[in-house]
Order: sequence, then C-alpha cells, then structure tokens
Amino acid sequence: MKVSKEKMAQHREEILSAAAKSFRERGFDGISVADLMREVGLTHGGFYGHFESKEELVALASQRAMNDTAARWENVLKEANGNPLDALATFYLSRRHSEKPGTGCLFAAIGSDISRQPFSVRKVITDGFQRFIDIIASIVPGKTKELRREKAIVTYASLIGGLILARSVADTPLATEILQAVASSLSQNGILNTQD
Amino acid sequence: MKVSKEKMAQHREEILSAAAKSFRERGFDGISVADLMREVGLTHGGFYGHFESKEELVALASQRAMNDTAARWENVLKEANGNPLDALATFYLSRRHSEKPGTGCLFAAIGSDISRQPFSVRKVITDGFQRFIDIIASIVPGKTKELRREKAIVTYASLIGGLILARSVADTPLATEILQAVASSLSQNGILNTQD
DNA sequence: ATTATCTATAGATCTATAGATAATGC
DNA sequence: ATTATCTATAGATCTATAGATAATGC
Repeated sequence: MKVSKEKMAQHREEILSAAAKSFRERGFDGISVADLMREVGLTHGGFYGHFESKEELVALASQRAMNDTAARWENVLKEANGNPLDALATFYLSRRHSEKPGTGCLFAAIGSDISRQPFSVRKVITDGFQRFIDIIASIVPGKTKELRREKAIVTYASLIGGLILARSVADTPLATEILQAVASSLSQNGILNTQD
Repeated sequence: MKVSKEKMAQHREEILSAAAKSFRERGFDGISVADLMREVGLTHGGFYGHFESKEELVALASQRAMNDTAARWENVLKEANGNPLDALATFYLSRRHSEKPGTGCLFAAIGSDISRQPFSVRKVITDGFQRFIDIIASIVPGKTKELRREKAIVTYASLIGGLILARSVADTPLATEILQAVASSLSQNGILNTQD
C-alpha cells in the first residue's frame, strides 16, 4: 500500500498538524501514537516511517504549534486599529482562546509540562519563546530596548498565567474575572508607561 | 500484616505527602500508584484501602499541596521586614523555588494540566486559588477591596506565568532574566500604585 | 526494485481487584 | 473476629519493531 511522494509529504503534514492540536488539547501524554494516526486515517505502525520517535514528534509539533500562533499574532497586530498591545491582550485573553486550547498558545496549553520534557523539546520551545518576546517587545511602550524586553517578558508571563488560571477554575464567572483583570492591568500599564 | 490504627493513619499521611510532592515534580500522570506506594514503603495493593481511586488521591494531594504552600506564604509574610509583596515575590521567584517544584506552588507545577482534570479535582483547586488570592489581596496596595482583589489576581498570574516560563527555557541566564523581570515589575507596580 | 503503509506482536506499564496472610484489639 | 497489608493477576494501554503487502517510479 505504497503512496506517492506527494501523498506521503501530505500525510506527514497531517500528522504534524493533528499532533500540534491534540498535544495542546490533551497534553503530550494525553494522546497515543495509535490514536493520533487513527485521527489522520492511518495505522499506527506507519508512524515510524515518518518520525524517529514520539519525542521527535513532540519537538516538531511544538515548533509547528508556535509557528501557527506567531502567525496569528502577526495577523492580529496587522489588523489592529487602536493600541496593538490592547489588541493582542484582548485576543489572547478571550473566551474563545480559553475554550480552544488546541489552536492556541502552547505555553498556556502544556506550559507546566515543558520542564519535564527532554532537552530536544525544550530547546525548540526556548527558541519559540524568544520569538514571542520579540513580537511583544515591538508593541509595548518603553524608552530603551532593554526596558521593552523586560516589559515584554512580564506581559507574556501574565498572559500565560492568566489564561492557565482561567482555564483551571471550575467557576465560569471567576474565569471571566481573571481574564478581565489581566487584560485591564495590561492596558493600564500601557497608559501609565507612555506617561513616564 | 495488619498494623495499628495509629500506624494506618500515619501511612495515609505519608502517602498523601509523597503524592503532593511527586505530583508536583512529575505531573499527575508522571507517577503510578505502585511507584508512589513503593516510595512510602508499602505495596501497591494496599493503596485502595486508603483511597477509593487515584482520582481521589489527586484531589486530596492537591489540597495538601496548597495547604502547605499557603502556610509557607503566611510564614514569609510574618517574617518579612520591609514590603510584604516584595518578600512574597522574592520568595516565589527564587532559584530555589524554580528548582524545587515538589515543595512549591501547585499552579506552577501542574497548572496547565488542571483544566484536563475531573470536576472533583478542579473544585478543590478552585477553592485553593481563592485562598491564595485573599492572601495576596491583603498585601497589595489599592484604594478599594475590589481594586486590591483585581491586583491580586494579576499578581498571582504573573508569578505563575513567570515561574513556568523560567522552568521551561533550556537556558539558565534566560531563566534568571525572566524571574528578575517579573520580580522587578511587581515591586515597581507596588511603588507606582501607592502613589496614585 | 523500491518503499509507504498495514498487520501482528513484543515487552512495558498502568489502574484496580480478589483472595491470602498475619497482626490488632475486642 | 476484624482488618491493614501483601501477593498475584486481570484487563487496558502504550511505544516500538518485524515482516507482509501493494502501489510508485526508475
């Protein structure tokens, strides 16, 4: 049951996309190679023709997830009318993002598991992190490059922490309160810091 | 091989403590009932005489972890000389905390897995969250109760996000930069907001 | 002829339970 | 007599591999 080169390349893409989504929805250990291949419509034995191991897939799917997210961010910033930081915060801290981890931020989806991953995975994720910081640093106010970078790190930390907390609590109004509190603090900070 | 009632109660405590630590170190799925019982020096079959299921243990061990952390926080605040918020932030964002998840904040250790837990677990964790918010709200500056609560939520989100990011990156200087950026932003916010 | 996929399975590992064992506590 | 723990195991599930199959592409 061999397929064409093009079809095989397409299968690889489908496996990667499904993994990028499922890992964010269920965690790295929450989906097996067999279930993942079944999602794509293939049998699990064929997986090892595409990837060396599940670990390799975790690294590549994480990269894929972060690339997709960075593209979404760029798009949000391009289409923002007013303050770009407000636009990003509103996008990130939305109910939609909270309810759809599969297409959202990798750090909010599996953040606390990253430290338990092998180096190959953490390396890829560290590079992705730097990219998100660069994007945020380009839209936060601040006199020097160093100050903007520092503020970008704090901004990203509060976005991730806020989304994780909102998803964690078993209380919808409380989840909404968390999302709004973080969003409000970021826009207040923006205002405060353009003044000094 | 029956043991005394006192010994049995002690075993239960030891299982709970070991679970509270191991879950934070390895994740809820990162340690099996058998390995956990082996750590305590018992065989895995005996586990089900103490707890109904692993799910029940996850809920009770999460509660235990949060109780321990809340006690540590109270202690840090009691022994703080200067600004209590600075003291808590310095304690939370320390290398020590970053390197020892087993005795640290549950949200930083397994935060992104909470949303995938059954309701019984999320309920316990939601109650714990409210307690941490109350503690932080008692030490952040702010005119009204509502403003202090909002600021407490944002503070906790940035602490958790900062620690998760610091633990995630495969680059020690970058991890330090993240911890310091968040710590610095919290003490700056404190200063700014006592002024207005 | 080459090779992408499938079938079948090895070897671990996990939660949970049943029945045996042996020490407590009436 | 009661019961906390242990031994053994059922029944799932997981990653990875070996060999068979059948379609591609020289």
